[in-house]
Parts: sequence; structure tokens; C-alpha cells
Amino acid sequence: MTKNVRVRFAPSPTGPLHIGGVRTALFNYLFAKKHGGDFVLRIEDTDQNRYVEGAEKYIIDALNWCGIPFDEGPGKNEKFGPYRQSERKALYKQYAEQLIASGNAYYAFDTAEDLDFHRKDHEAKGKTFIYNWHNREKLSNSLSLSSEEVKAKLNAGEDYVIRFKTPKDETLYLKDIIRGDIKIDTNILDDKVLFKSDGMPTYHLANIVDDHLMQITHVIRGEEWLPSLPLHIALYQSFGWNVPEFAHLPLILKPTGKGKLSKRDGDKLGFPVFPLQWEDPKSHEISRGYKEDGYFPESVVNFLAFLGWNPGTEQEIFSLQELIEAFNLSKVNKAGARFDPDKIKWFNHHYMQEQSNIDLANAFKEQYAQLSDIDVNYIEMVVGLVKERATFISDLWDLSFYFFQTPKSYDEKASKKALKEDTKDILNTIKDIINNIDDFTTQTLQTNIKGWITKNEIGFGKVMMPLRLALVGALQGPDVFDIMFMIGKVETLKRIENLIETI
RNA sequence: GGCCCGUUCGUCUAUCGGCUAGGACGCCAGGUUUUCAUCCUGGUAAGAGGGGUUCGAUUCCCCUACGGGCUACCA
Repeated sequence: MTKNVRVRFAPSPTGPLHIGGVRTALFNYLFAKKHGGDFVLRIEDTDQNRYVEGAEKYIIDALNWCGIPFDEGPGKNEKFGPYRQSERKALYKQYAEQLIASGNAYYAFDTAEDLDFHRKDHEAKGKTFIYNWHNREKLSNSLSLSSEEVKAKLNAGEDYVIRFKTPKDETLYLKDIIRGDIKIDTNILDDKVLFKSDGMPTYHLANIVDDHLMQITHVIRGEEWLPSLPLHIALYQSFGWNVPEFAHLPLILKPTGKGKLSKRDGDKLGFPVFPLQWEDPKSHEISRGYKEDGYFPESVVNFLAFLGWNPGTEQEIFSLQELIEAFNLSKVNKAGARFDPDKIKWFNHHYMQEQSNIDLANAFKEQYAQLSDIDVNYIEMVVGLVKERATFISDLWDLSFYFFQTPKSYDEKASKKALKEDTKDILNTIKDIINNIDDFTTQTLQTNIKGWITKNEIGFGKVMMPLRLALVGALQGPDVFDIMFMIGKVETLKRIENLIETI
């Protein structure tokens, strides 16, 4: 019988969740759901100095907005809880001590200054200082000191950390679902700190202990963790625990230039790098979010899914459900992927078209005070006429304002193009035609006006362009007869008259 | 510096030894819309370089170059 798949997303609450983190969460979610497994959220808050107020709530809100909620986590279905590492503090020490007892870890008393000195000293000699088999005997720890000395230091309450005793002369064979087999010589690894002098575990210890206790079967995380994979594997082996499977996801890179995508790129290039807007609790600096910028969660999810993965077919538009069905970790790419703001806009245009007119109308109405008194059914019809040219709900106003208010000015270029010598006479005639129409519908308007144009052999442009200018104020927008029908007879006549007066 | 990972159109990517190297975004052109946009059609554009292995390499191996990550009592 195969084990139930359990994956976790384990962010650190040090700020808003970066879009790269959202992608990691998404891949975990897709993998879990594909295999009918569980998606666990664990908050890795072992660094108390970097804790940021509100970050945890932000993470949860962001996952929910994206439509990829966790099955287990803080405050939800807590069968393996607690899910905040700070609340599991008491647990880790016993595991660290277990490792000491089995000879896989040791106490170290070196101060930060001591280590700093050694690092600088080595550097000056052109060497690299590594705290491992090479020199751990020369440093202050329970391997170099006698057991009496160690006991004395511990009893005296001296600060200490617990370090992993990296095995010597071994070759570790690592397996990564995305990258294949990796071989590593343990002699180049350093004795990482597992347990800090403040009584908290480091990421490495807490991560392994929790993944084991929470019965995580697959660890799907960013590539930045690949260098610590040997440590993690060695740790599992030292505990005698089953090793989960690993998959290290490629990084998301800046749209242009070098390096991975950062907060600053968004500010500079004018696109969000966070799912939701975030206000820094200290500086009160605002970082924009995809949600507030008018992106649909479907767009963000669809776009993110294709950063580093693709189904191997030519289909690009995927609902979350389709993604779950198609997702496959072995089809994830190895190379980092550049973030393309244009492509996510294209997705948004697509998903905008899939929204119902009434939903869009309600959202549109909510965003614009000018629309507060307008019947939502009217807005719904307007949306239906203009949405195909909109990428965001915020595009709607510029595309449709003339359905709600009389144009106050006429576009200069358009005027030059539309207004000719005989325009005034034509408009006056059109006015009469419209005046005589009782059945004011798109169809009747079209029949009458087009009929008149044809009968008198006037160029269509000579009539339609000024008419459009009168109604819209510019040469844009949907069908002229639709616009007239929507704004009604009185308003139509008024707008034509307005234009006549300016000629 | 050391260690690790990577490298196909400008960008995201397909190809799992047989390639006229496919798709999407962007860009350009044409068509539709007697407007603008949408939409449709077409075009532009790629295997980092050098060695092997092979009848045949984008695909497998090695080297170089370049890019990225890690190298904290941060995650």
C-alpha cells in the first residue's frame, strides 16, 4: 500500500509572501491534490529577530485568495499541531540531545567573535574556514574539551550551540525528483548549528524534526535549499528516520538583468511581486499586490504554474482543476525562469473575458463612485459591450465613461478626421431622422440611418465618424447604434446638438 | 575564493538519438470591425563555444565560458 501523500509549505513570517513563495505553495498544492494527499502549512518562526507582525495572516490570506487553501495548519485541522515552530520549541531540544547521545552532534562554546576571527584569519591566508572535521578538534566544543570541562561550562550556564557532527570520508547519494542523482563528499560539508544559544532550533533541525513528525512524504521547496540537502539527508540518517522525497524548484528571475526576482524589481518596473497589497507595520511602506492591481487569482495561478513547468502539450489555459490533473513534478524544469509581466497580463485579459458581465459590473460599480446611482443592470449591459477590450476591471471606466456621462471634450485628432465642411448639415439631418423614430432600438436606428446614407449616396465615414465623435468624444468604442440605444433618444440628440454647436 | 545547480527564439517553453527545431507572450504585417480595441491569418526569431561517443547529436559524456544559488547561532 502506498503511503498517503503529505506535503508542506513552510514559509518564514518575515514579511509578505513573495510571488516565488506563492509558486512553491502552488506546486505543493497541485502535487498533493493530484495524489489525493494533504497540503500542510507550517510557520517557520524560529528566528525571533526577523518575525514580522501580520506576516502569518498575510500568508494565509494570500493562499486563500489564490484558491489554494491548506488542509492543515495554524487554526485548522490541527492533528499534527501546533504548526508554528515557536510553539513547538520544547520539542526540538530533546532531538538535539538525542543526536548528542548517539554521537552525531556536539556542544560548541565558541563565541561569534572567536568564529569571526577564524574566518578572517583563514581568509587572509587565502583559505576557507569550515567548522568541520578539519578543525573542530582545535575549537571549543565537547569533542575537544574533556567531559568535566563541558559539564562545568554547561552548569555555569555558559552559552552554547549544538552542532551536527558531519560524517567524515563518506559519499552521500542524493536523489531529487527534478534534478536526478547528486553525489556529494561529506568532507566539504560544515558542522551546521542545529540548536541556537537562544534555545531555538535552526531551520535545519526544526525542519527535519517537523517533516518527520508531520509525516511529510515529499519536500517540494525552492532551489536555494539544494546546498543544504546533504545536511538534511545526513540528519535523517542519524535519526534513523525514513527520508522523504525531495524536489527543488527552479528560481524565479528578474524580467531583465541579473539575479532572482526581488521586491525592488516590482517597484522599478511597475508590476507587483506580491499576491496581496502589504503595508509594512514599521515603515508603513506599501507594496502593491496582484489582487489590488486588478488581477484575477486564476491568472496568477495559471501564469505561475507555467513558470518552470508545462504539461508537454500546447494547451496554455488551465483551470486549477485542470492543473491538478495535468501536474507532474518530473516535468518541472531545472533552469531558473524569468518573470514576464506581459504574459501575466495576457492571462488576465483571457480570464477577464471569462468573468460574467454581472460580476464585473458589480466590481466595477464598487470601484467607481460615479456609478453608485446607476442601475447595475445597465452597467452589466455596458460591460458586455466593452469588456473584450479590457485587461483589468480598472480599464472599464476609460472604455465606457460615455455610457454614463456626456463627453466634455472632443479628441483633437479625431475631430480633424471626422469633421468636414458638410458635417453640420449631415448631423442636422441625422437629428431629424432620430427625432422621428419612436421605436428607439439598435435595429431601427441602424435601418433608418443606414438607409438614409445609402439612399443619398453619402460615404458611411462622413456620417458615422462625426456621429461617433458626438457620442463618445473620440473615435473609439463599440457599435454606434448600440451606444445610441444605450444612452437613449434624449441624450443622443443632446450629444449631437453639442457637437453641432462647436463646429 | 570554495561548493552545488543550470544553459533551445527577446521571454516562458516542446523535443526524452533521426529536425524542414513546434507552441505561447512580445514585436511586425495583412484581414475583419467603414472607429479604437478585440479577434483571425501570416511573419520575425533559438540549440553558449570546443572536444568526444555514434551511421547520425539540441538530445549522451568531458572541458571552457556564461548565468544562478549557497557559503550565519536567517530561513
